[in-house]
Amino acid sequence: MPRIGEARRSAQRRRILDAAMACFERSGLDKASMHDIVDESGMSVGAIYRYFDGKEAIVEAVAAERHECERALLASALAGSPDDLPGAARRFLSDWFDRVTDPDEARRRRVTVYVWANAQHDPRLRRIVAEGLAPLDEVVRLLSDARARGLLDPDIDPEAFARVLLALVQGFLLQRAWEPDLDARPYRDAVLTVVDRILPPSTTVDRSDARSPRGHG
Amino acid sequence: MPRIGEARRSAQRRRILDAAMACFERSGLDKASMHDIVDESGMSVGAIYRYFDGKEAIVEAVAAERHECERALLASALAGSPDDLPGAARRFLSDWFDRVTDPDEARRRRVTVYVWANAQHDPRLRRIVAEGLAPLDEVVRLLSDARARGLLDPDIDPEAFARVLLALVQGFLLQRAWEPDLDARPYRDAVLTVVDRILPPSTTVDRSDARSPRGHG
Amino acid sequence: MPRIGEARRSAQRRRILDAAMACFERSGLDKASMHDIVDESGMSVGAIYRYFDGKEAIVEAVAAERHECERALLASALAGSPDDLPGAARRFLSDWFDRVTDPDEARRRRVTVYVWANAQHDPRLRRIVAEGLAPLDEVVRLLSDARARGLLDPDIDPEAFARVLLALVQGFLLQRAWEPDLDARPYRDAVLTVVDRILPPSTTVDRSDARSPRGHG
Amino acid sequence: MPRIGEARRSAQRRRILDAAMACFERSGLDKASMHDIVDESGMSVGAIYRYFDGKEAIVEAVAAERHECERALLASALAGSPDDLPGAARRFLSDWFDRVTDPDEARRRRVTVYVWANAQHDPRLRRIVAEGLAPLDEVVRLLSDARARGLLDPDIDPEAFARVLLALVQGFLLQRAWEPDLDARPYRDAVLTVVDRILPPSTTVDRSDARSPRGHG
DNA sequence: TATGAATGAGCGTTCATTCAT
DNA sequence: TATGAATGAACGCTCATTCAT
Repeated sequence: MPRIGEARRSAQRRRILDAAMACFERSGLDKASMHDIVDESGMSVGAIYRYFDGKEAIVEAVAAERHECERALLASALAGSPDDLPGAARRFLSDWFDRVTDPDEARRRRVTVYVWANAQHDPRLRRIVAEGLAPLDEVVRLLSDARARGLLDPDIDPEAFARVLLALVQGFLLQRAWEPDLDARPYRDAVLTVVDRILPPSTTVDRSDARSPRGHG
Repeated sequence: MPRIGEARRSAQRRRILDAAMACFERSGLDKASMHDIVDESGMSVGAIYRYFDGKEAIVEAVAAERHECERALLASALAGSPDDLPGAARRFLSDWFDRVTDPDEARRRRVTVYVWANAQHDPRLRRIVAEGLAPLDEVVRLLSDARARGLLDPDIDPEAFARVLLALVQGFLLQRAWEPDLDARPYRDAVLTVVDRILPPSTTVDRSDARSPRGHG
Repeated sequence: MPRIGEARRSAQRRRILDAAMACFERSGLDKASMHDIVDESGMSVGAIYRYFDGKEAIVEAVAAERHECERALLASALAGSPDDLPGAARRFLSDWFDRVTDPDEARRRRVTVYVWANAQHDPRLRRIVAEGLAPLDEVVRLLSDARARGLLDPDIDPEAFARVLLALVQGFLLQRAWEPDLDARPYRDAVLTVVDRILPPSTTVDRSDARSPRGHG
Repeated sequence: MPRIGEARRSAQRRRILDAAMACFERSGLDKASMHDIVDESGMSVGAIYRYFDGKEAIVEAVAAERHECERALLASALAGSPDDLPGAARRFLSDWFDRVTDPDEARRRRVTVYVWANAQHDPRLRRIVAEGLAPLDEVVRLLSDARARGLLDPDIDPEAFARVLLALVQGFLLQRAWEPDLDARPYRDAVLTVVDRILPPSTTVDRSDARSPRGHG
């Protein structure tokens, strides 16, 4: 007997996490109370504690799930074409903006902002955020490779540029958090333009293109 | 009638706001308690309520002060040379990174992240954040002017690019919030490179520069 | 109609009571939870409620069992030699200390102390404790007989002295509850000395005996 | 300014401890809730926490106070006449039974029994109980001295006899806890008889005295 | 003005018990 | 019979706020 209800267990956790997401989105991680989650989920207080050790555990599960999703998106985009970095970057960003524009997904991203804030003082959340950022290392590696192969301006620091890309993504979520109706398309196009200017489309590698980045710093 | 009282009033508010900043930075807006602020300020509970209506009012005052500072920094940078947009941008960013690298300022910026998060559900904070973002309109205007004068690639949407710049700044604060030892310089250089590629140094407007922006969007 | 069920029923109750004893000993009657008992017994919550009406019923069963054991010990000691009271007393006390020194029994006695405490406010436990004290009446009767027969100092109040004997036994359990490594032997010898001085060894009433209470145990 | 209200602080703590005593006496340490104490004291929840860190702290304070009282009683009795051990013992026991017979004091002693029980699993209470037992060492010392001076039967182990005396006192409190109307006098007389038989009245040290414990009480 | 004792609603959590399976 | 998920009242405690001094 596989403990009748492995599926049920999973469904109940889902119910709780969905309710928690809704409450967190509405009030923030700290102002949402367990009672709010109880009401939202339609379950009883005790039932919640059968599936999670407490509020902290729910927050962590929500945070982990958020970042797991992000990570998966990035990983799958990278998986595609290891050789064509600019193409992969464009594809990832396009996919990401599409995904993130979905209304449900947009609501979920608001919770991410609360997680970002609390990760500042909560070591467990910080760890979860750090793990969510891990795929960035892969981006750094790819950029380093590209630079080594002469496909990227040697003035560009791979790690710093990876952080720039991350910032472009984070900043969008932040800005849209305050303006839910923000149109993603112009922003996405601007980001793609930036990427093009730094990572010129790979096929047309003519020399003249590498020159301009004059002395900054 | 307040006679010498006005100066004192102001000094007391300062003391409270400084204490509140320290507490918020340590624990976040929600987890810091009024009593924490009382202890940190060395004042009494009652005294604090004489200067602020309550915790919300303190949070708002802290938030407003944070964004006022940001706004001032941007305004002064823009004031310098309205004609030389790329130069102004470079100067603003250089100043901003210098300023933000100061350890005290860095600690203060952590509070900004909490404000960003809570602005999602707190309309008063949202308004304060929105006001802090107001100078962006000026940036948009300058970019539009530059584009009208042919100094900026017509493919670049001024508002979107302003948001991109904002994202680069926000993302840095976020990333450093989780990694206080993050070295600002490579990131700043990468940002300056991005700016250079989009807003080519104004004086040397040679034709070759206009080429690369290949069909995105 | 229960067929083989009766034996099983009894075995299941045993399992529960043993688990409860272990939990009570560890945490006290109030701090041990039903779930602790469930875990300790390896049974399910529902199963336990099939055999006992609830936690109170388990506490009462444990208490009753504790006192039943005490009562049996005293009864058997008294059964031996109704005429030789001092001898019976010495034998009972020796047996009792031997028994109570057994590590398992010592652990069980700790639960008795919790029962003593809760008997103060729980009428059911009070009744159980009172019943456990019933054999004392028999002791009182024997002492009264002895006094009537001139074998006991007329100044000695039989009931009070029975209570003194009880106190000597209770006090030992109490003191050892806080110092599990307390050596029972010196205490037992002191108690036997006290008994000797009050109930001088009956048959050989020669003078020499009254002074040196040698070799008991 | 000595923090206006050192006296008030003390009075408030008293109020809380008295209320707690009443609740503990009625329901036991575990079954009495903070809310019960709040109601009994007529104070508010928050007020209680201004004076005590929590329920545990109140239990400890009550326990410490109980044992401090016990200790003081024993200490003062011992202080009297260091040379006349039997006299001191008689006097202490008489005083103690008088004191303990007072209805208020009797009610308070019921709480002691709860403390004894919980000291089995609560290290803090165990420590408090152990400290309450410290004066016993003084008794052991006095008995050893007496034995060394030939005033005590060499067969009597001082420590064991001290424990016997303690047991007589503990047993009385226990028995009366279940039978509040128990008459202390016969018990006290029986105890004094036991003491007389072990510690013969010192001054008239004629041999005959050691044998026939005449006329006590 | 300034103090800090007091308030009490509300928090996160536990746990004895029930009952559908 | 036996299971263990579910219940929800009650627990110990926190904290923004008030107000007598």
